[in-house]
Amino acid sequence: MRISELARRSGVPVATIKFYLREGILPTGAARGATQADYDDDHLNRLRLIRSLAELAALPIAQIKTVLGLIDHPDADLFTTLGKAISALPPYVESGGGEHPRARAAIEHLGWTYDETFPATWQLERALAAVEEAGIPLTDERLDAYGAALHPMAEYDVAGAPGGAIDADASATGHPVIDRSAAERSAAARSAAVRYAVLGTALYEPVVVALRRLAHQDIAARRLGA
Amino acid sequence: MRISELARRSGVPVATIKFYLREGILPTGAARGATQADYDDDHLNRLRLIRSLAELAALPIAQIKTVLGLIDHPDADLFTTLGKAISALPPYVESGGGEHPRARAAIEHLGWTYDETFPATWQLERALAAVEEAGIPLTDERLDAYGAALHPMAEYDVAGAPGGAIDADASATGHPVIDRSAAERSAAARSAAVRYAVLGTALYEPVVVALRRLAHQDIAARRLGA
DNA sequence: AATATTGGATACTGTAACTATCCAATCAGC
DNA sequence: GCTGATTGGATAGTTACAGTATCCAATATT
Repeated sequence: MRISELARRSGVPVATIKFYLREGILPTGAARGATQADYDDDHLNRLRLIRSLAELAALPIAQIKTVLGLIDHPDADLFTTLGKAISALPPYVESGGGEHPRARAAIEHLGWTYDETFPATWQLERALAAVEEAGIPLTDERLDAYGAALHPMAEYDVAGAPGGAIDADASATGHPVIDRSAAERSAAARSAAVRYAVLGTALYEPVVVALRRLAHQDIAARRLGA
Repeated sequence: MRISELARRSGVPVATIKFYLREGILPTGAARGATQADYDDDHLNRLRLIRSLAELAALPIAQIKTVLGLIDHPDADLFTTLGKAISALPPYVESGGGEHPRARAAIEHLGWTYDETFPATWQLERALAAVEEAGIPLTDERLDAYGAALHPMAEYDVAGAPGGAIDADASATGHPVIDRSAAERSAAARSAAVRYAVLGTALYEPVVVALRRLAHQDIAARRLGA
């Protein structure tokens, strides 16, 4: 299809599509001549994905570029790739010098793996500092409730990954390999695993947040009487 | 304290504080003369809260104004107030005409209260459309896993509200009153309840999101071997 | 009295994400 | 083949947001 049809089918203005092409987040169509390029369904899907990441996940263009780049050209190590992807997701916080006392206490209280190089650790530290300053600090009791709810949820996410994505190419990382056959997975399959992990993180968070808000509403509605 | 001290103690530039005063999200200090105003710890806390909402919850100034306005002058009906607060939180989506098939199916599958006037319903619809388009639709099985995890979490949140916030002023809304004494709660106590509910929603979401990311990391780390 | 600071008003800056215009080279229909 | 519409590509302009910076007359402070 031509660019005008791509625009019509996606609902995105031609000028905006050109902008995305310029920014390098949408691949150019197959050139059919000096003034014609051919776009296909892949372009349409990519365009829709860009809009979802921009509007729903609220990612700036630069971070969309990073995320799509990871999907298109994943690192050998999926663990590292996921780390990079999470760095590209809001909220954007810097490490802050290496000390994350609140996050460390919380994670160790839950018995989870504490790793101060992981962006989510910094994000947790910052989030905990904020609720503390607002006068509603996270109690151990509430932390237990959250941990008990979220860990099984996360396990479900990982279990549902295509072909046990987490094990992909473990051999290349020095980590023990759980599933030997994973090391022989094709680049396409690895890309699918990265895609699942990265988009699952970026796009499922709005789902989780919306469900949590609706759970609050449900409880409030029940309390007020049906 | 004077404005320069407020700036020093909060780490926010004087010019920015003046900007917040202009925008009406930070109350002016008590005037001590034509060129002097007195700021206290309330101003300092408010300033820190503004920064948390802006940087962590990524709220635009206009929405911060809305949220703070709800805390300062809550509606009689806390249920309505919470709805307005959630409208001010990202992601910003419009109703879209009244049809929310994906959200409706999901909520009814969970047996929760479906209310198409609630912003979180529109947000869920949009989020579900996005994951669907990205090729990783929400299965009923995953929905069950999420619902089973999130509902108890939300119950914990509501139970922890100061004085059973949800029941506050139920008498004024026409809804049945669960706790009769709640109707006599003072304006200050009601404001505290709204504050807990609104900030709990806005500021705890980053905590939940960070914990979910860390749970994924924990699981990945365990799978790859300690 | 001299110097610094303040509140208040106004103007300016920088960034991000588009949006619009222009142009020469086609392409599509007649 | 001719003509008007469309395209890719480049460049420039717009809008919104969130601050920053400057000015000024009126105090505070020393």
